[in-house]
Amino acid sequence: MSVRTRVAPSPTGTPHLGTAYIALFNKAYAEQQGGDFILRIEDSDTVRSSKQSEVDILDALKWLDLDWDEGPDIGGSRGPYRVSERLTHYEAHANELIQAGGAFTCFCSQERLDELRREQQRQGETPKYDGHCLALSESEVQRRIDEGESHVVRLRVPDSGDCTFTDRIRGEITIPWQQVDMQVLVKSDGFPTYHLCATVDDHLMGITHILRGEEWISSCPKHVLIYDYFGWQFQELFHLPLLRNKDQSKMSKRKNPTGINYYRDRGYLPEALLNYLATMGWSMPDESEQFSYAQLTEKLDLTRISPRGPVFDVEKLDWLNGCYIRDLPDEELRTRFSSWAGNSANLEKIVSMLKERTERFDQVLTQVDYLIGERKPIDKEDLMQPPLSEEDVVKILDFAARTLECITTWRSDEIGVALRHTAEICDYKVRDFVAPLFVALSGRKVALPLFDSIEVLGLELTRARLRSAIDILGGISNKKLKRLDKEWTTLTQS
RNA sequence: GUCCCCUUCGUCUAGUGGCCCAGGACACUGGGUUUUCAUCCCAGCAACAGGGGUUCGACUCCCCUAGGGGACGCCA
Repeated sequence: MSVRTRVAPSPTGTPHLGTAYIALFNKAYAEQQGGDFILRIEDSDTVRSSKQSEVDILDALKWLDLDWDEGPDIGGSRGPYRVSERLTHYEAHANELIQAGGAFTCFCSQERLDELRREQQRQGETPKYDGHCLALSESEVQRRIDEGESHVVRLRVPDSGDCTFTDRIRGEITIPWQQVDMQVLVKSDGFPTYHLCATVDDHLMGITHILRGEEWISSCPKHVLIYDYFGWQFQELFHLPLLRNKDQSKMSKRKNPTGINYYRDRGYLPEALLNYLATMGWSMPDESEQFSYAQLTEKLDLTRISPRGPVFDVEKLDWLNGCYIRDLPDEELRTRFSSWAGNSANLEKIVSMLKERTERFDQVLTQVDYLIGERKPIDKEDLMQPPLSEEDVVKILDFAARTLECITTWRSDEIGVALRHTAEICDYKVRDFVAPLFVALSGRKVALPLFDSIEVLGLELTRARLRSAIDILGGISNKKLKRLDKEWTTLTQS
């Protein structure tokens, strides 16, 4: 049987490095085995999914040259490749599951479930569905559905015994059924949850090997159950380790730039980034550090992947990227560099910012240094301008980051409105509020207009610079962070 | 809290019972090449979490402890 692998990102936000990491191994393995690599869009969360996000993910993966054999944009024999376009499949399978006794209809209200969860947590128990609707008769279920009562479909889970499955990287894993919740499979809006659509689609699409993040291990029993009810053949399972922050926690945007586009915009070469990702949990048999995608597919052995979560170390990525740059022939480097510099969507914006304050072209570079390159190291003195205390400045930098986090349309005017609003609710003069931001972002006290600069820099880079400014002031302790969290919540809710 | 996973230099890793008083790479330190810087070259620093077993022999196998991580949503 021909190998088929897949990556199934959900289009909720900016393309994530983790997606690239998982996609890389899936694609490399499929290619090595002469199989196919499939891209499926998991847009089952109707609230958070967006078309834009899907487009961004496809673009980001293409930039990395991680293209697919079947996918939403190019189709394929087992399509469609968006969850939202496969609803009839899930409905049919959910019904079949109910008929077979593998699932049941549940009418419990959100309030009842919240209360139940609170109570269980108070008792120190693992929050779990209590089986309230399990005993409903078929006729009652039908009656309530006919009456239009809101309902979901839940997975029926054995109440004793263990579930054992094999992860090909870790070996046999056993989880007690007691520990497994009666997961919602179909939401009240009729959309499937991940557990239903992933299992049904993986089967229907003929997926043979599942390579995904480690965070899925604990939901495997649910998937095993569904496969068993249908009598389907389970895939080979490989749970790749989670990429980590420096402090070993799961890589998160708060502590690290996690967006693929951030790395593209910083001028990393896609092949270098891919190479680096490939060294996370994997090593070439000859221990070489620099290797191409082709070499990876030749040598890849999934069972040699380390289960231990690797820290994403930008310094080593920088070194590797430097190696790739040095290896490029001059002519190609020139092409690549100018396409990086010139194709920047921001060029237009930068030019218009400069127009008013430039008399000669040779004045341009000194003004835009921090927009197109690294900013100067921050002088702590510059950051601390009267009348603000150090505590004020840290708070401003942190709250500015939080504000930007919430911006829906990344445009200077929106950014300005939001930041001014934050200044106001915190009771700072806009002038005072904005001063440390200039320094944090540009490394200088005088810079081009702030809101425009932020638009050009983008969220991730802005966040990274704000964070590094905070670090210069000694960082934020956990205790302090909690206090800021609280203050932020109070301010933004009123 | 419950369950699951993980544990070799600061970081990425090699190591599948003797080849290991543990090898490579990044970072760091020192030296050399270079008009400067970078590159490049050389050298140095630095780890088997702890405790019990099993074995003639354990980084490698088993158990316990500790630490880290993940999951516990009508998110994926």
